[in-house]
Amino acid sequence: MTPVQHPVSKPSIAETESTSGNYRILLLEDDEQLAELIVRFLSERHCEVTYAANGRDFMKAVHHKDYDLIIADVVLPDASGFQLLEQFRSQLSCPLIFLSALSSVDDQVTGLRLGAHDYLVKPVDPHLLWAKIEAHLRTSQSPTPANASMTFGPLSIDLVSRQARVKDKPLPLTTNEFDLLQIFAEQPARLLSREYLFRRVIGREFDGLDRVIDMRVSRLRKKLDAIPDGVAIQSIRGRGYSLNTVHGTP
Amino acid sequence: MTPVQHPVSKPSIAETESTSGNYRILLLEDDEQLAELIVRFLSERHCEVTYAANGRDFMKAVHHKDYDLIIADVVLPDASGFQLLEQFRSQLSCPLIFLSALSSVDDQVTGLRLGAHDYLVKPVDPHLLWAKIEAHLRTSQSPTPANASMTFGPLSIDLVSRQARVKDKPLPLTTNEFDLLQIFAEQPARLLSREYLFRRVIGREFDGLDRVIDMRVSRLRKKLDAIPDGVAIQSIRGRGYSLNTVHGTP
DNA sequence: AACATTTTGTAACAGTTTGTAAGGTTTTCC
DNA sequence: GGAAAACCTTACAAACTGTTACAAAATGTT
Repeated sequence: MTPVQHPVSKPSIAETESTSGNYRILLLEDDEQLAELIVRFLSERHCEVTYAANGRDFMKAVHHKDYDLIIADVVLPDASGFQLLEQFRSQLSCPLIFLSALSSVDDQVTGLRLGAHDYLVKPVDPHLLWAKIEAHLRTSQSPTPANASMTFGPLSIDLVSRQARVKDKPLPLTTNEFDLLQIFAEQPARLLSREYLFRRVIGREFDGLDRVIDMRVSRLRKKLDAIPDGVAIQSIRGRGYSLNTVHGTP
Repeated sequence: MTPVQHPVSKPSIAETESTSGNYRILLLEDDEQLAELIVRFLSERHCEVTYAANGRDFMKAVHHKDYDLIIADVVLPDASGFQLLEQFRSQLSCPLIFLSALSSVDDQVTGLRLGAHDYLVKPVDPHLLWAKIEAHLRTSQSPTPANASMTFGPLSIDLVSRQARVKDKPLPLTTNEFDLLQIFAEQPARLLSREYLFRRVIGREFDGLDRVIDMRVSRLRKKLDAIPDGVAIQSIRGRGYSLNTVHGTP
């Protein structure tokens, strides 16, 4: 896939790789070949990978610094991954994924019950491994949603405090109005069909008769139109609505 | 694109099972036999399982109430699980696990990239499924571990002395008020439904009529509002309440 | 044990928000 | 121009929420 960069050789202790990446990952794996493969793969994805080949190095590494995620083999020369997790569980604040050739349901259940966040059976496709890693980082990194606010022209929306502003002036909205505006702001200047809005707002399929969306748009529109040079909801006959910035009077 | 008209078969809407269990799980699965199996299995483990057989029922169920976890099939009669996740991702605050016969790496990666927390390939051992469910509930349910104190903006709470402070000034609270504030502080800036609060505070299922939570919120709110630039409980009509920091008037 | 104080739940009332219905208004198409 | 379709808005009832008032329960004190 990619040319072999640097031989990882035989790292006696945890050694840090990669370009001071986005995530710090600790890899516990005694199979050197596999480890090298994983280290290279993750480094390419801008991860700072620390590699430990046995339980002793693993302990040192864990004590030495914090990680965003740990990938751990179960069968090791000097210890069991299960034991290690049991021992360090209380000290770990990041997700741990087991990566093992032990494929029985019992082993998997054991690993998960011990507190592991996932259990992958070797051999694992690198892309799947990466998707799993991203999934776990995603959930552990963002206790509060990252996209806590969004803006579109003079409109800004804070999803946390649920406050909308137009030209930095607070725009008091009811719950439903805010929800609707948020949906528009997610895909601004884009046509959103009544069917789509109905599904998002009401939560079931549009029956073709209900006027709820019309009504909500009307009410939201009234408030938006009250502020000049802000944003406005445009209706496209037979298609739906779209949120646009208002052309300043030319 | 256009809604597929599907002859409404049997369970018109989500049906609730089990003994008002510990966790509320939403199961989206069109294979009735498998679904029944899973429902029974989870019910035995004291889960309150809601079952949806198609996308339509799923949408209803998601809008109807909150869940602790969602298990979703990918291939459905009237929709794709991938589509549904894409559509509801922003509205879901709980983990979602795909459970599908589609076993290719591409499918798994797609599901995870869409935001799923896990992807299990059918057939899956029930015990493994349960271990996975527990693992995901474990990580999502305890955003705040057993810390003896917690802070959120100008608010700090000491669980040991049971004293709350706003901007370092002691805030005298009654027992119930403190308990409620603690629950809010565990998941600050996040919507907490009346159902959830009722369960946490009163300890049984919300009947839809009781106003106790309103009352307690009202009383706690009165004390919180007395301190400027502190924190405030915001109400989101039809959804619940959330604790937020107060924007000092800029 | 009896009283005072605090805390909490229920009921009732008031204000706000939302859905449905019905009638207007604009646009499209003969 | 006129009719039909699509859309907007007013009106009103129903639903939801906040708060006050008061009684019951819990707690503390003498």
